[in-house]
Amino acid sequence: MRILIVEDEPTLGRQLKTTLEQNGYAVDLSVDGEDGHFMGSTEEYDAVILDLGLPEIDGLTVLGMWRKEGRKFPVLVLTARDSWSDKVAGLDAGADDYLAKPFQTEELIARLRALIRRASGNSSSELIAGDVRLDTRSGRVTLNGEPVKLTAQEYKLLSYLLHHKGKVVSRTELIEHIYDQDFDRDSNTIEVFVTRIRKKLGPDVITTIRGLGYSLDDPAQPRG
Amino acid sequence: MRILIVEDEPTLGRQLKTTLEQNGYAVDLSVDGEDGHFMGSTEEYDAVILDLGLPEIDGLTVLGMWRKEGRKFPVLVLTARDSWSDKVAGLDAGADDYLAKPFQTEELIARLRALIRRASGNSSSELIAGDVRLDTRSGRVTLNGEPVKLTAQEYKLLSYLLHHKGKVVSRTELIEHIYDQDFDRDSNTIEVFVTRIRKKLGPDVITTIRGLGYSLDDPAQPRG
DNA sequence: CCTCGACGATCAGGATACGCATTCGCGGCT
DNA sequence: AGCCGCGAATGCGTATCCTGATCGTCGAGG
Repeated sequence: MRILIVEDEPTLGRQLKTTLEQNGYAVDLSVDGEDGHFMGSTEEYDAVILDLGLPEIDGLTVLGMWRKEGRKFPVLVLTARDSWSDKVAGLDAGADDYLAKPFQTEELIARLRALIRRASGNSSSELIAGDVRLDTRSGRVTLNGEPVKLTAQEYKLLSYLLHHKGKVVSRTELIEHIYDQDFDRDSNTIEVFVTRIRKKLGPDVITTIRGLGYSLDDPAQPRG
Repeated sequence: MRILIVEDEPTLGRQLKTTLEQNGYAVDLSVDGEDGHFMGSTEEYDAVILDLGLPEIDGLTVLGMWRKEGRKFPVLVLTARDSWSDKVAGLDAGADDYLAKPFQTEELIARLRALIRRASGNSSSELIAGDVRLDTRSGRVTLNGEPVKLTAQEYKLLSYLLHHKGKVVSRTELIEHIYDQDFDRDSNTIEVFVTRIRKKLGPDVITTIRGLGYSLDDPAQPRG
């Protein structure tokens, strides 16, 4: 999952970035509203963390612009505490959740996870497809109840597919959501990891759609 | 486990801090309500000891603010008199336990231990994973019934992992909960102590999740 | 029905980041 | 003073990742 952080205070920004990366996210960091807006408009994110107290362009404005452009990613808004009005305005402008500074990193992680889960239409923290189960909280994957050990990248790939179960996911989409901004897009890593996942979870878990990408299907509604 | 003490009376505060530290807790001490509130909002604590009789901001107010912000740590409230009304008000405001001054330090320790235990969802004071048992009351660790001598830091680390059995715990999370505020976060101490614990309790007690952190697994549901 | 082209799968190699063990010096405690 | 635990630094080993090459397969068109 790929996250955009728009935070003008460099210290907090970097700290957030490392924390999120340690939790398995690909993270881009933007330090001002204009650049942040551009990034959010051009790149593919699964969630955005937006500080309202930005210089130059106001965070609310950025959020409003995104929504007007039709950007749908969930936005978690950070604001100084006690500014109740900010919260209301933020939610009005299309924010999906709200966190007052200062906050605890663990809470941020938890909310982020919930946001992404909700955005993909899942209600439980457990993603299931056939015999495969992935618990986003504990980071555990099981096959027929048997625990399977996945590496970080394998996990990210599988997680993204599960979050978009039934949809055809193109290779570029996968790259965009698994890696952060600076990454060589001309490589076959995706294929490699698909192969590895198939080796661990069975060949039928991920379906190849020739010329389009991959798909992870719910066996309840299998692909023809 | 990391504790925050909010206590305006310096003597009692320092005394509590040392006592708790001798009992294996990492302790931050705050001497007024405003600072205390800030610390509780920013840092990661496993429990908070809060004196109600604070100058400036009232303890109850601080507690109320925390709960409104969504802080979930268990709070043990101290009050000067044995006034029933204070107790009721405290519990109303979201306190988890209550202790009247003056009190026996032993009782404080005992209640604190119970609070942390309950917060992590454990019903017994004994934490068990495989052949390893840790008794939070006596602070003793056994391996297959054989007592094992752990140093303070080793104990803290193991204890935290046991309290969060099955979850993947990142290095930063461990540092945040084992050490107090001022500590160099760029160090490899966690790895060192993991190594030392493995030497004493066997290599399979703590599982490494590469790139994410560590996990202590219930043998009933082992990791692959 | 066969052939060819394009796309995807697989494999093996090297690079790298990550975690581990060890060592050492410091400081507190006995 | 001597011991012990703690934390910092270092070098090593290895899992993991990426790359490039090769092999396999699907499908369109003849």
